[in-house]
Amino acid sequence: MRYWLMKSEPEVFSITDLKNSPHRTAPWEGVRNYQARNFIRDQMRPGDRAYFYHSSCPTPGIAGIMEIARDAYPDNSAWDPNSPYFDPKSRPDAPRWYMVDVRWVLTFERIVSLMELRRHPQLENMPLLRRGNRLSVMPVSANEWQFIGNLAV
DNA sequence: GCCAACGTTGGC
DNA sequence: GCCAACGTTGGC
Repeated sequence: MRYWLMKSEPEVFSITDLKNSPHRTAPWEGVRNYQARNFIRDQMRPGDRAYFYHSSCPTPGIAGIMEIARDAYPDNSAWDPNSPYFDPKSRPDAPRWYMVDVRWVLTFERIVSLMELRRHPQLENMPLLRRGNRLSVMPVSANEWQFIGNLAV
């Protein structure tokens, strides 16, 4: 089983939105970056766990845990001209972008903030904390996963 | 294949 | 709202 971190702007889609979704499950649509897509398409498997990260908000940080609920499949929002994620270069017969379904597992009692994550040298190799990082889907090592989980308690 | 211009991300 | 950093685009 692999571990991940996935970013979303809570004003667009928050961990509460996920918890309130049918079956507490929703498609993670809108990833439009090749490196992130490759992680999703090539490495994510049902049963993997992911930290749900809230970005572009008053307290950026990790809000809780979700589970990958389905193998990657084409992100059909790319084919919808009315979607903010529309991409005419992706076509049903040649999909460019992929997504997984994610299932809510738990919401932390408090946000484990970006500022707090930065204080721990054990986490300094996380892509999230590197200068100028923009990756919205990234792997988390087992050690990092466990360390962050302990912070959240 | 280079690289300048442009658009986006995302913390602050 | 600002802006640093980075990815993408497209002319050449």
